[in-house]
Amino acid sequence: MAITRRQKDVLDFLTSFTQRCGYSPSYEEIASGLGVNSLATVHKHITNLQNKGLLQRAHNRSRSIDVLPARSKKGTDRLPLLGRIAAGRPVEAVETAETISLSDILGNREVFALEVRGDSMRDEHIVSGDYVLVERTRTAREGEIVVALVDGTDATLKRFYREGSMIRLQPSNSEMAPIFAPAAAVTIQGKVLGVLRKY
Amino acid sequence: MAITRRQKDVLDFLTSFTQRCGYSPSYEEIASGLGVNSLATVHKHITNLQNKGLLQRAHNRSRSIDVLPARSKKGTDRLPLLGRIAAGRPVEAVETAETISLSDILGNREVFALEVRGDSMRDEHIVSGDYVLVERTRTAREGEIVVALVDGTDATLKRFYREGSMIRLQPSNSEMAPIFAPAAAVTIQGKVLGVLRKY
DNA sequence: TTGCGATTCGCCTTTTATTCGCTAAAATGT
DNA sequence: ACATTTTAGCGAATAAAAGGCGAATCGCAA
Repeated sequence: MAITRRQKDVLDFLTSFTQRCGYSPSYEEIASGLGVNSLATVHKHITNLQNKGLLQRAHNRSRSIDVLPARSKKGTDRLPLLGRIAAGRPVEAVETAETISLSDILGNREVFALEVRGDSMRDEHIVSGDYVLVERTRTAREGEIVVALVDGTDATLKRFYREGSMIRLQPSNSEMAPIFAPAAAVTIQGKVLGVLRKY
Repeated sequence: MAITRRQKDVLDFLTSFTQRCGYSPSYEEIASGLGVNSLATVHKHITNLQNKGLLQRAHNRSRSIDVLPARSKKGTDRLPLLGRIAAGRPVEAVETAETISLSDILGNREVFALEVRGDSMRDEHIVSGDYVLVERTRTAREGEIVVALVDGTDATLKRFYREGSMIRLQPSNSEMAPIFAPAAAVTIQGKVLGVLRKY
């Protein structure tokens, strides 16, 4: 997990101290154990290790460090969900174990991606260049965003509505008109599970 | 995607060093381990191996090389990119070998996710409920979308502009005013690499 | 309320990664 | 056989992260 030499020293010290004593060391004890003279240095190490998810600690509590069992392989695809933005709080130190990954969106379904061209879903905040993540399915529920084929020729991204024997494919762009077609002429190729954008 | 003799040397060295020490070698250590005299050479090797997907590393981070277990290939996180939508062609059978995954966006950087609240980036089509994928960094370039802390209290998502000694943090919402602050009062916590949305 | 450990701050030094320009050999395509 | 691309290498300059310091401050628990 990208650990430096010194960080390993710290981690090793913590592990063996805790092993030996049954409780975790104070910062002062860590400092002398490592041969450093400043508690600030120790604190920085501990904070870094915590950010890497290798240990846990309670804020401002004595001897509250807890070395976590060496995490097995974390995939590149799983990343920590640190909190919410624009909530008015610094981002770091929000110790949550939460993570997010593509598989949270995909489940185990058969999914493919499409790069979006055009602005037909602009009001849904899906814009040109985005990737839509699409589950391959032949049916859709009212109001879902689908990839639909009309008359076997045009694949488009629209919201799906059933109106009697007709299908309405509704763009999310006030400047564009909905498509009406008989149910027989519309093939659903999949429904949108998510959106991915890359800057 | 073949591997060259020299590249295998590098990979083997990395594996055994990491095995031996519990942390990955610095470029200097790699250089002497391989008997080359230039860090640039090492850097190029590492970059090439990374491009081949045989290892990963974080940008500008010490000892962050991580040799990947030879191709486990789960498949959940990598999905086929079938083509473009709204281009007027049925989706299926396009069979480009292209794929997309989170790691295409993330590279191998240190990344975390934040759930977005509020509409300050609405005109960029980042809306409440979306997840922004953020690289932890302290600097930003002109015009990038950043997570910034103003006066150490408020974390917000804005576009970053430098104006003399001042920083302008520009929301993408015509109803909201930009924030001007002296450079010293603004801390960049990261910059946005991508967006993920889940329906 | 007081004391001790934890936290934060500003500043410095060392370590490490990245980039640039250049050369040359090997592999590859036409 | 030739042109082109990829691999391998060099040294130097730069930039960023990691490691470090002492002092001041904060917060919990006794």
